[in-house]
Amino acid sequence: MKAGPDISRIAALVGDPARCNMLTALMTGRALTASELAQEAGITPQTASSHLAKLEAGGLIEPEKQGRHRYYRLSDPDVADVLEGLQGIAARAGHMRVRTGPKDPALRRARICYDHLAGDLGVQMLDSMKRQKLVRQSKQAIELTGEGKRFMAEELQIDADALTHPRRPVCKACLDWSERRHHLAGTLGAAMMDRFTELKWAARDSAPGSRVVNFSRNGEKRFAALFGAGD
Amino acid sequence: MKAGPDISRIAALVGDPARCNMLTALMTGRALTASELAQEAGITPQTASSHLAKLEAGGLIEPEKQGRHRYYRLSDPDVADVLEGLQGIAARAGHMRVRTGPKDPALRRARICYDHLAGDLGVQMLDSMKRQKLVRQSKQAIELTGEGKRFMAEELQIDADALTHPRRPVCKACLDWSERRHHLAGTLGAAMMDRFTELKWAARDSAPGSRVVNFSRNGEKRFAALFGAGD
DNA sequence: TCGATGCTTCGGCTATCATCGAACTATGAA
DNA sequence: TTCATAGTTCGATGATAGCCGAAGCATCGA
Repeated sequence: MKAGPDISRIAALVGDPARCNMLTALMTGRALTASELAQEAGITPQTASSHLAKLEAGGLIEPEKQGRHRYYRLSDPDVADVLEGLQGIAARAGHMRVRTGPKDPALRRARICYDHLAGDLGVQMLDSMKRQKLVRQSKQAIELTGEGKRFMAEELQIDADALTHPRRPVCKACLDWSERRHHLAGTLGAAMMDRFTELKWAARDSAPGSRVVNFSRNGEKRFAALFGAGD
Repeated sequence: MKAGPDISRIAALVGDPARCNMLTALMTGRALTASELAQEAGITPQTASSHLAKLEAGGLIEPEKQGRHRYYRLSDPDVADVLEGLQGIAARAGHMRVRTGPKDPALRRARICYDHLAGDLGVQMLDSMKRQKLVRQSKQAIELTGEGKRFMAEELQIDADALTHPRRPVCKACLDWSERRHHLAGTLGAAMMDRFTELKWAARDSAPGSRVVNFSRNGEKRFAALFGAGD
């Protein structure tokens, strides 16, 4: 009997590993499509659809239809707060995921956060960009400067003006799990990661579902020349 | 395969209704025995034992052996914070327990919080006691004054000195779910509720498991005379 | 109009897990 | 010692719910 908000239903939603993976994937604040979330959780689209419907009914996520895609985002910052609180409890209880194994250091160094660079190198890159005044950060928003546009065009052949998108900012600060600091997200972050891949500076790990990004020896050197810690 | 704390296991622990009932029962901060928690959750002691073992393994609760009893308490205030956060989400999503039905107003007005009075009348009682200087509240702690002892003896035939208990404070502030303010817990709170029942001022609702407390017409008058809003 | 893609619905399979009866251990009281 | 109470362990049962294959809508591009 008891009265009060029904916690257990909400908690049960988070309690399923597949749904939990989806939610943590959404913790960056970005909206993801149903297919992307399915891949993130490692399940088929049918199953994902069922899960997403439940999460939506539970008020944890909100859909937004965009053409034939369905973007989902966390319905409220409070949801992210609770997830973070759960992370804290789980971490204190020593319940880390065990399966990551030997790749964990690599994951900390450089990994994909949906479509852009995260981890140690991702944080380092954004720091360097701010030092070089390629971007200006005020609060949560990040803005590309005129010098930044020139830099992108000259050094990386990226046309910043072509990166505007109806539903996504060009630059966005994204909180890094392992570093607890920001790295660069948004269409620019994605475009830069694309360019790194095209130039064969870096490549996503071949293991299916892995988020690890491996830099080549040459790639690491070129990357350091542009975004080195000392510069 | 992602790294990071394993949220879903923790959330799954909260996701079971029986376990969730136990946890919310512990949110008052008091330690309860395994049997009490079993009753609170409406399950048999065997099932409760299994649940409690899981909650302990998950680091959500901590046991303390005391004679042949096993007292459980939340292992950390953070746990209570997360539970409260979940309540907020659940409440916003409109997922209140439905079964309470027409009794909900009654539940708001007066109910049992384990063994003492909660709800509107419970909050009103503590307020009045403070106004009459029967108790002194500093931070979380509440202390019975000399005048309070006299009042208890004269008006309610309660010997305050006999209420000391090894594991439980005489007076304790307990946060009220419906009122978001404190009501009186502790052995004094329990003793007062017992007296109200003996005097037939109030009685627990006959429905099994109900927390509603019904005041008689006379009881309400006598209660108001002692702890009325104007006094 | 015709495919291709993103997503959902339906049906059946399976595994997980909450539940309880019964039996067992441990503490306290007479 | 003997009994009562608190709590646990074990085994069997049953229901819930996650999962995927197949088929069905809806939207976009040509």
